[in-house]
Amino acid sequence: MATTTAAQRRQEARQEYDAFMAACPSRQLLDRLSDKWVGLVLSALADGERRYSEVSRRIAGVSQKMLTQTLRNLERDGILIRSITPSVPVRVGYQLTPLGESLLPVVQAVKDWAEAHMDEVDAARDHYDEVNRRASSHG
Amino acid sequence: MATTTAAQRRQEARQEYDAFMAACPSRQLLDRLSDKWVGLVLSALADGERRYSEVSRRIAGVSQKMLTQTLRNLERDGILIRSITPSVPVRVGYQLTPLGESLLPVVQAVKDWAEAHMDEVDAARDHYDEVNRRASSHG
DNA sequence: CCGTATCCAAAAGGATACTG
DNA sequence: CAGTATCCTTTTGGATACGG
Repeated sequence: MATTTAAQRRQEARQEYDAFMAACPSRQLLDRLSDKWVGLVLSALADGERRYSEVSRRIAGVSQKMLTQTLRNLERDGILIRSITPSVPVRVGYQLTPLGESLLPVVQAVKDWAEAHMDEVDAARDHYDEVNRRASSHG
Repeated sequence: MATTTAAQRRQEARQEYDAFMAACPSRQLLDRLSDKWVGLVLSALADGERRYSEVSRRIAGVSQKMLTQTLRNLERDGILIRSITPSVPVRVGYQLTPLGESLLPVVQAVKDWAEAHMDEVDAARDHYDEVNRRASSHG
C-alpha cells in the first residue's frame, strides 16, 4: 500500500538511526558522563571512600534525588561500589572501583582544559555578544 | 520583619550557592561540553572545514534546530569559526579554531575511554540488573 | 542552501513528605 | 543516616512552517 506518508517514512528512518546510535558504544557512555553531577561525584570520591552525607556536603548544590540517582547509575556501571554497614543508624560508603579510578584522569583532563582555557572562552563570548549586540541595533 | 519563612531562607541560601557555582569555571565549560551534540560536531570538524550541510549529513540524527544551536554556542565560545561566502545560494563553512583543536584530544580521550571500557561497563550493568531483579522477586 | 520562529512533547531536575 | 515516592517546574529537543 502507498498509504505511508512522508512523515511516516521520515519517522521510520529516524527510528532506524536511533537504534544505530543507541548501539554506538561511545555515545552511551558519553551520555552517562554528561549527567551533570557525574564529574563532581567522581572528584568527591577521588581521595577514597566517602559516606553518603560526606559526598552530599562536598557537592552541596545537589538535591538528594539527583545525588542518589547519580550514585546508583555509577554503581550500576561499575564505576563505584556501595557498601552498607548495618549499624544503627545505618552507614553507607561509596568508593571508586579500579574502573572508576581509570576514568578519573579523563574527567580531570576535561576539568584541566576548562580551567586552562576559561579566559579565552570568556573573551570569545564577550566579543561575540558585543558584535551581536551591535548587529542587532545597527539600524 | 520576621516574616521570612524557613523556605524563603533556604531559597536565598540556594541562590547564593547557585551564584557561586555559576562562577565556577570548570562547571560552565563542563555543561557546554555535555551538550549532547558537541562531541559529534567537534569530531565532524576534526579533519578541517566543513559546510553546514556536510556536518548535518555526517551527524545524521541531529535536528536542524539543535545543530544550529550547537554550532552557534561553539562559535560564541571561540571553539569554531563560521565563514559565509555570499554566493547564491549562500555557502557557510565551519572550522575549528586553535582553541577548538586543543579541545579535540580531550574529547577524543573521553571517547577512547568509553570504547576501551564499554565491555566492562556492559558486564557491570548486566550483573547489577541481575542482582537487582532477584532482589525484587526474592519473596 | 542555510537558517529563524513557534509550538508542543518528553525528560531532567528540585521541593516536599514519608520510611526503615 | 540514607534513602524512596510524589508532585511540579524548568529545560531540552523534535516537528513544522516560514524567511533571506
